[in-house]
Amino acid sequence: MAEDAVQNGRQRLADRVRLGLEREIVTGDLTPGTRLDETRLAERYEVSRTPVREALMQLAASGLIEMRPRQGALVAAIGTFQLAEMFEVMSELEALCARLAARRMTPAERDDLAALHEACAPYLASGDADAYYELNLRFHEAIYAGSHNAFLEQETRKIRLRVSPYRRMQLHRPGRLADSHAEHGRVVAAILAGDQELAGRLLKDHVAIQSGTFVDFLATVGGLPDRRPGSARPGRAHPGSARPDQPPKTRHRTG
Amino acid sequence: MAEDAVQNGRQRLADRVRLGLEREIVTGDLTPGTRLDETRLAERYEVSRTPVREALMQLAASGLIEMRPRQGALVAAIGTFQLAEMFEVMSELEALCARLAARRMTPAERDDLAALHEACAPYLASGDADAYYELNLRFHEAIYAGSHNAFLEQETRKIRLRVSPYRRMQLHRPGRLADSHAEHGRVVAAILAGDQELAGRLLKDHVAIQSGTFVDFLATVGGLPDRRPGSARPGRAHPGSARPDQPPKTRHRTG
DNA sequence: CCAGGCCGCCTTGTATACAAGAACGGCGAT
DNA sequence: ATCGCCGTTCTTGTATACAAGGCGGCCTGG
Repeated sequence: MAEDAVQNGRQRLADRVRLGLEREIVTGDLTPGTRLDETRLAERYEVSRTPVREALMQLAASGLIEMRPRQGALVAAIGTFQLAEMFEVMSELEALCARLAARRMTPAERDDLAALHEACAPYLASGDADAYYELNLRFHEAIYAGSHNAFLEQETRKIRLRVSPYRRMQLHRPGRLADSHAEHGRVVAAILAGDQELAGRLLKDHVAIQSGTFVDFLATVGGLPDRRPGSARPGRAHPGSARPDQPPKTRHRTG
Repeated sequence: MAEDAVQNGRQRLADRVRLGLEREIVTGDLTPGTRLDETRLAERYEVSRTPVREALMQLAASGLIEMRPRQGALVAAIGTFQLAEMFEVMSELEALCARLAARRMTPAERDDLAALHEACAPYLASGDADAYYELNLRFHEAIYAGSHNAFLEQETRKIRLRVSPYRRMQLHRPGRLADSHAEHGRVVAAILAGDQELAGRLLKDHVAIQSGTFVDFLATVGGLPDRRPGSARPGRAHPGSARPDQPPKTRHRTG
């Protein structure tokens, strides 16, 4: 996915390190919880610690890693509750994208979206989850772009990037691919028809379903520690219970 | 000059610089477009360039400043279209907060919210816009917290922080304070009544109205350049038109 | 007089050296 | 033998030195 940045030898070292780490985290080469030692990273990327630190801070800002003062950086390990929280927001943002796309997409964009959806079908049949994953990503991004709101597009992408390390695990559940594709189909139809509300609702449910299967999966696998993000921000999170009292209301399929 | 952060000798220098700059930007001491020279900032804060660079990068990640490679950092100047885009997202996130708050707030939180709302009244009468601004902020944050979704709360706050340099300008419009307070009142009522949809819709409109007056204001004042954020992210934004074809659909007051 | 190119300064980007806090292991005391 | 204290060592945080690129001014040519 990053071959688009290859040709550019003129980029800052810090960016090269950041992109490299980002890729390693998203693809799962670096699993959540892994400690990131500045010196070793510097050796690995053949640069000094300065650009490494720069990259780490940017990744921390994007939420992919977590930096504890005087204790170094870890690949962010997101707890199940926090993941549920993120999906709650993401489903809403994606729904907004869909609503806006339904009313703002150009005819060309609508054609592209439909084409993208249909291009998924072969991999569905062959059960090639990784290839489907790739196209699925492009499908969702096409909807983001279709919102014609660059800020929204960026924010939504950031959140998707942030949960992607976990997303990967979940794709291989039997039957999920077909369901996902069918859900996409309904979303496409609604967008093409210009039905904002329907498109929004369908996409929201689509994301929420993934959330449900996710949380199920993580919980059964043994779950992740449910620590609060509590990053550098001094602005206190509210004191009391931070969990959603009603996790995704969409009924999700059981494992 | 930074006497507010003196007492705490135990925090990292970079954090001190970041907080200081954040404050200066949000309060308007540093206006959008101002160039931020690393060396001078280092002198001003009496630290070396290293923590300054760290702070700048974090601010860039949060969107408050913009870093152009090899050309230094500027306080982010947000164009009118981009601002409209941000409000489009913000209104949706705040609406989500309100919906969730309506169904998740504890009785104590509901009481606090109502109290906060009523505490605004005196400043309304006296026309003290700055004091009202402060309480207004706390009012909105109470709703964020009431969503019981820490991630949502954080994201919404980040966006609010990011637009706050512009927000300040808009408060002094005559009559706006009273309107704002009345809108808050309806939101509180809906939340206390547990009416999710109504609370969401009301808060969304409330934010959208501000968006409208904002964009009007900026446009008349002479407008800001409409440059694309185009930050460090290499992931290309979609190629074509990025502007909302229908700026906030809520009809906003003229003047 | 104006335009274009060249040169030098100033800024950012990177590397390295130094200081200070935290984890870990060893040693002693109970 | 186990627990706690202390020192070592490794890591991060900060400062400074060095390199490279952009911008502005100046000079020269038309």
